[in-house]
Amino acid sequence: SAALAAATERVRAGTLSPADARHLFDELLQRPTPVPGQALNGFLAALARAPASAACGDSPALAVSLFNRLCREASPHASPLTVHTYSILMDCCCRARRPDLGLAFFGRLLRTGLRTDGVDAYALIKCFCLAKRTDEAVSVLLHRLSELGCVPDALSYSVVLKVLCDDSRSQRALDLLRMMSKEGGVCAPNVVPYSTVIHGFCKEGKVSKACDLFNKMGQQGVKPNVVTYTSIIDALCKARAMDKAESFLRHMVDNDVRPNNVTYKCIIQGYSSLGLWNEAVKIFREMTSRGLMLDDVTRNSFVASLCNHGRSKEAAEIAHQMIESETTVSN
DNA sequence: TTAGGGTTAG
Repeated sequence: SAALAAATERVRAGTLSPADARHLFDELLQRPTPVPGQALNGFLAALARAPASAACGDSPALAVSLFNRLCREASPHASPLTVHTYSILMDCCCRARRPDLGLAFFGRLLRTGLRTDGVDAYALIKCFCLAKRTDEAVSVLLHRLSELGCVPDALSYSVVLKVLCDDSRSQRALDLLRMMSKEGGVCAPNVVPYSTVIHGFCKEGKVSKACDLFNKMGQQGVKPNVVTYTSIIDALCKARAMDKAESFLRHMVDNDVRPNNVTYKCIIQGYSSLGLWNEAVKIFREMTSRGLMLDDVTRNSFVASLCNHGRSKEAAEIAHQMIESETTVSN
């Protein structure tokens, strides 16, 4: 257990190589005592989310191979593998972009006869979603989970909503969102699932549906955040409805949701694409007055557009502020 | 009740 804890620390520090890990397992599996399950799970969980490092380029894959070795070599009477271990492994497979392997692990879990009521609904559903098996993900969420004795949580819904929206099936996502919030729904949606579906409608060009849902969430007492507002504002800008976009901007400020550089960027680009340079510059000034900056690429193209349309004075102003802010940063 | 996992702009 001490050895596993030390190895877990090294995983977090990015200094544990695959060879080190294999040596560790050589030792653990030769000992007469069972591998301590909790420390093992902690170690695998650390590997599952370790970024690539010089010592180990693909930690999730390493976790999968170590797990396979445990299945082969660990004494069945002292098996440290629990439903929790399988959850970590399925998560690993998702991170390694091998959802097919994750589903195979789930199949193995079912065959072991371990209790399934602790199955990690989120990891399982994410495997189906990443494998592009969207309809099965929906079916697991709505039917299969209860057969396994588990309850879907808000995150499980969230990942399914996202994949439906990615598939341009936002209306179906809205149906699921309604199921979450209806009486007896297992988990009331917060701002994230609402924002996901709102963004889905926006991407499909159904801005009025997005606005309807925006109003609905307010009625349900869920407060939109900067992400929610920015999605709608961007969609309105792309639909050339700049007056409505600005009214959402005022609405958010009035409700103490601070617009960020993404919000302003959408509006500036909206006005720019319509050739409304005065309005674009006005929004830019509002943005800088709040201490916000455009990213380099957007700012450079904004300056260039202004120059190309005979607005060199405004272009100079923006370039000047850019130099000033760089001076401030370096001081 | 062993860990940590969902949303926006480009």
